[in-house]
Amino acid sequence: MPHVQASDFQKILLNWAQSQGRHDLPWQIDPSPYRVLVSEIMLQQTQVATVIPYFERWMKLFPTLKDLAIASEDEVMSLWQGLGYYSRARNLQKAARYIIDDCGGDFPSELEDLEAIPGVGRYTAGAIRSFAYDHYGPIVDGNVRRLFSRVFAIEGLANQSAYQKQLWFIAEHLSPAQNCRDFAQALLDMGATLCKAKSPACERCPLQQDCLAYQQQQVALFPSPKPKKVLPLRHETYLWVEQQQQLLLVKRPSPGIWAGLWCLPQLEATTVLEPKASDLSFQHTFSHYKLKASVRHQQSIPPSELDTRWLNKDELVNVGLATPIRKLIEKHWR
DNA sequence: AATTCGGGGTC
DNA sequence: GACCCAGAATT
Repeated sequence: MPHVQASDFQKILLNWAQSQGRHDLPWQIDPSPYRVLVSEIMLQQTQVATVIPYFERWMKLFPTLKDLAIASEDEVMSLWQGLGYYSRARNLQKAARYIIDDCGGDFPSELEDLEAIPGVGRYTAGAIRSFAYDHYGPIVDGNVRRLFSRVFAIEGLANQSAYQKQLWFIAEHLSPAQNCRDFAQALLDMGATLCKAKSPACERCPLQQDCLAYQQQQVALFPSPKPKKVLPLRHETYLWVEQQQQLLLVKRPSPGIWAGLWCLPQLEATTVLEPKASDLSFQHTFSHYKLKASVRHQQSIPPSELDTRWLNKDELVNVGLATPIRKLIEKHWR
């Protein structure tokens, strides 16, 4: 059990957030279930400053759940281009169609029903409950994990279930039945602006006297640093096939990296080519491997099961392109 | 329980 | 470079 009374914890956070919290984020204006859903999906593993322009563009093109449901996949993916974790975009459109087709257009409001939405897990379900409905909705994300692990001196790695279980137990215990929206926002704001991963601002923290890690002068030891591993290196070969001002692109299959995005055709991994002076190349680092790629000029490609399209330069803006591929094209086309 | 999904911000 | 970010789905 936490060593701080839930009511005291709530008062401290709500009081702090009133004067020090964030109140002008785009998704805090008219926090409808749809707007909260979109923002929360975009914010998964993605920083607030990165999301803001994507969120604004998205709401302009897809103002309602229905607009999203009837959009084309290319429209959706092109708006998500550059944001990463592209299954989020495909799941978000699935979510819109699911709510319209299977929920009769009524946006779910119970935690269990929210978690049944494609792309919505335990955190996002709690966030939608809190932010859209202002109902009880515990949340544990990276901010909350850091805050709780310090205040309550909980050791563990993010991917360990026993550790997660403790964090969720505390979240459920501390989350109020009133002021749910403000409390959830306060948790995130505390984690994002005070209880930061690096150089936390303990001197300004209203929980300083209650924080076990601070009392033990071990704030820097929480949460436990995850063991670093060397990213494996992969070599891939892509093909540059150009005819009459048009470039041949293929749609990346799902599952897999860049699924749903358009990309240069990729050579089979088993095929090995001798390097040529005319080859282009690029490097790219993903979260779990490092890519060294070469790009070979060719006249044609062998038949493929994948969707293929010839695009001229003007049409490139209308589709989702893998970011390093887009950069390569912009750099080398003409 | 461990992996697979991205890409940019930041130091 | 290394680390981090309003995690979820899959294996």
